[in-house]
Amino acid sequence: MSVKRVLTERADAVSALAEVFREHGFEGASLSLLSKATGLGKGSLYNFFPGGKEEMMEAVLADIDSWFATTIFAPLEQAHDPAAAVTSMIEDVTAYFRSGRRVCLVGCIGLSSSGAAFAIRTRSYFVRWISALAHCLETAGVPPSPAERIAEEVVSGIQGAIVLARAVGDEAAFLRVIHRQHSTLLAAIARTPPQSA
Amino acid sequence: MSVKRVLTERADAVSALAEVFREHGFEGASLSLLSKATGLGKGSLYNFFPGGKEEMMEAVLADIDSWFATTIFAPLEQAHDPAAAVTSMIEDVTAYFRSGRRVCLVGCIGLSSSGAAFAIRTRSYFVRWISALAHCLETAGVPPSPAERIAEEVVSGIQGAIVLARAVGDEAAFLRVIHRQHSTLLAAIARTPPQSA
DNA sequence: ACCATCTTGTACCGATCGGTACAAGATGGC
DNA sequence: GCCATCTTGTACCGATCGGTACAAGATGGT
Repeated sequence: MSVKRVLTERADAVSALAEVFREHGFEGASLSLLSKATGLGKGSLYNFFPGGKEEMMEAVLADIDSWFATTIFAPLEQAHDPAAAVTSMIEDVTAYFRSGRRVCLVGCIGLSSSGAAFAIRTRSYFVRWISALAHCLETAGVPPSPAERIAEEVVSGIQGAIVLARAVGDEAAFLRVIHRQHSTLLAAIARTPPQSA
Repeated sequence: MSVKRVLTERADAVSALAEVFREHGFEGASLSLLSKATGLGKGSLYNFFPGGKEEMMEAVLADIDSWFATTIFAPLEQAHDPAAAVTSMIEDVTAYFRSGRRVCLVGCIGLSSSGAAFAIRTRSYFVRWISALAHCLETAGVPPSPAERIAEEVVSGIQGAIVLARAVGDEAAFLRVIHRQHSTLLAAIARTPPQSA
């Protein structure tokens, strides 16, 4: 049956859609842009996403969510080696955001009023990221209170690094700020005595 | 002559325009929204801003630029008491961004592709902010290299705090992150010996 | 080969987009 | 009061918006 094909092609389109939403925002992403980027006509687009732009964005956000869940959040939540886990998070995030050239869609839509429709999703994205990172720090022996605070600061700092890097057009700025966040995390981990034998 | 009136009313409109651009972005800010927000018809709008939306945005950015220049940048650049200067910056910024409820327009337009037309302005906004803050730290005796790094981190951190606070819909998150930035600045200042008598 | 299903391009919808034209209405110097 | 200037609302422009309708074209089970 063609169920498989539907899902496959839909999934293929999602990443192209994501890039358009990233670059132009929800309101700025016109159907003609979305159509051009995916190589699909309006007919196909509305066949895959009967709900129109909103459903496309929803699919994109779900895709992002699942990528982060498996690549970023889960490793943090189940970290055996916290230092390695945060280092790997930093590397993955740097690659994902292309050193700040690529915008964080979740952060972006939270900024504009059109993002109100996706508030639950954007909220849970950040809440889960912060709590996963905090949990990782706690695994390393950092007390809950500073762990939560540091995690919040780092996730916030990553978003800031993207804004700054885009605004000044300088990837190096992103890398410098992210490096500081990395150091903050490692310092917090190192400052606590290893809790194992 | 009516030159005075023109400038006065134009200036009045700018703040209303700014709020629309903030909330909807450049592409999402339609002329009807801008007209409604300012209380001016299309005729008046194009009388004041013959260049259309682009000129409106340019005027808004110029307005923001001058506000930051006098309220934020200048005090940092001429600080006699660095600790007081950074504290006052934090307070002004917190009030300006309404504890994260209000978005940073300069940061926002840097994120979307429509902001390319204003790249020079967004770039200089951040560059000057960072260098003013770095200069203030140097005045306090912080060596240039860490001063620049800390300044960059703090300005970036403020942007991140806005993104985070908007996304999770929690002003407290903004205040917590900003408080950390404040502490970072004060710690850097306190760590260096006072260079006066 | 046949047919039901899925997929796609095209034409089209009303609404709204950013922007222009312009005439009527305020304003202020004289 | 008069007239030049400035200001403003309204009507209108072509283009594009998001979205729908639908017929022609794959596709695949049987």
